Amino acid sequence: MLTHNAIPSRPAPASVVSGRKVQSGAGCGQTAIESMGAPMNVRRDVEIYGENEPAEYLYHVVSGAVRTYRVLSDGRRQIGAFYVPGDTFGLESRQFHAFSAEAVSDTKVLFVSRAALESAAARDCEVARELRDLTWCELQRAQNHILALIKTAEERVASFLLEMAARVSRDGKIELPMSRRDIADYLGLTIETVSRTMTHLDSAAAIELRTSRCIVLKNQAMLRRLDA
Amino acid sequence: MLTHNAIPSRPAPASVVSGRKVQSGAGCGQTAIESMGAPMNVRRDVEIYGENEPAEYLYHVVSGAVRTYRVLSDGRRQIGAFYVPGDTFGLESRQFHAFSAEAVSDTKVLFVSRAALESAAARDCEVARELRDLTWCELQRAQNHILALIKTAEERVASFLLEMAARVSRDGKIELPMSRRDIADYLGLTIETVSRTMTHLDSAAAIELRTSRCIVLKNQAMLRRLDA
DNA sequence: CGACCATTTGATATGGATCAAGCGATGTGG
DNA sequence: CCACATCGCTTGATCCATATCAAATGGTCG
Repeated sequence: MLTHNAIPSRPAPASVVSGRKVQSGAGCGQTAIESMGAPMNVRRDVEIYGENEPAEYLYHVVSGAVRTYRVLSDGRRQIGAFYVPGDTFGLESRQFHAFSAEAVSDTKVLFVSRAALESAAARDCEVARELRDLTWCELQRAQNHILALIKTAEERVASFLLEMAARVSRDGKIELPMSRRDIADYLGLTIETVSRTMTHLDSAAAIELRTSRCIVLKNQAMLRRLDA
Repeated sequence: MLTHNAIPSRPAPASVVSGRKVQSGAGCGQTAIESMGAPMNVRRDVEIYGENEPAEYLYHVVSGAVRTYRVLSDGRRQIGAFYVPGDTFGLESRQFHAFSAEAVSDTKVLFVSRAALESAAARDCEVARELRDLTWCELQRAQNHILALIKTAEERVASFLLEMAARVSRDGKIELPMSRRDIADYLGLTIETVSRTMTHLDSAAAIELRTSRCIVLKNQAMLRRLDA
């Protein structure tokens, strides 16, 4: 299994980025996928799979970040989720991908054939449990996303920051891998509103905007209050 | 298994409604659940289970309708889904219910212990597949809901009507079991906006509002165009 | 018939979108 | 190494879709 054939007939095939040390994120002990996975490097903005393609593989993020998304007929884009090191994705659908997936930044993923995982699951019920749990996790994520989308702009941004803090922060400092556009498309807002809200949270001393991509949570209690 | 103990310490316990003939909806052959299920009647607005309660049972709607929902700290309610005859619910979470469930109208459900189903699934992989498929179905529903929530009011209402038409209509005539408030809380709108949008779709001849709860789809193509 | 509740309709307010500059970091060619 | 183009982000001004507030209508049930 030398080359990865889950990305056929795509404009820009995923190519190798400069080798980098694996920084495993907050792991959940996803042994089966991690142990069976073959590594692949994907450059920023390169597609990993497309909507409606057969869902042949499962992916585990080693470094970088991935977004999944759908595009409405008129071009509006809805980002379904971001996946960071330690996360597994490609499970958003049973047979055919319901979303497209792209690397947010240069990313290293492990990929495993779902068929292989299924057959492993048939023998080893620990693997089966792992797969089930990943699906539940995905469902829970989607349910929380729904809840986020009925909130005000400030609440959405606060939720987002708290979520990212829980997933990618080192002692309260968040290094966002994604652009304002990505955040906006995830939260169902415009980049202007995201930007303004961030600025506002900064002046309210809830956060500190070191740079546009580096945010320090200053008052998590205030954010949680905003989160509703 | 005579009485149902999944509804402990609840204000109004589910009580028996007048016996009515089972009208099975568009079935999906959920044999295991249907065959193992015990019937229960639940009156309008009575809770079936509450958020954070242990998810002990799975439910199959025989007649009537059910809504699942979460309430934000300030009282805003988000309806996660409606379940109509033929649908199975109670699968929105692994251990503890992420949503509360209530009968929208007087409803008859079959309920099955999840533990019993799990052990049946261990013996019979057809049952296992059934459970997995229900979870996928739930995930897909949530994903589509996310997409709906970034659309305009008109698009949301159009999607909703098309969805309901597919699930509960008899030749284009929809008998809505739920109130405008329920629809509004499902779509992330106000009742006024839902009402106005319906009126507007009626004057545009896309639908006919026989009564507030009875809607006939007149121009499905137009609705689909609006749906984006 | 009258009270009640759901729905519709009307008038007004507002949060976030849109349109339009600025600004700062990053990278590129001279 | 610097001037300049580019791109992502911020900020400002205005607009609009939907919320909010308020009232009228209509269907249901005692």
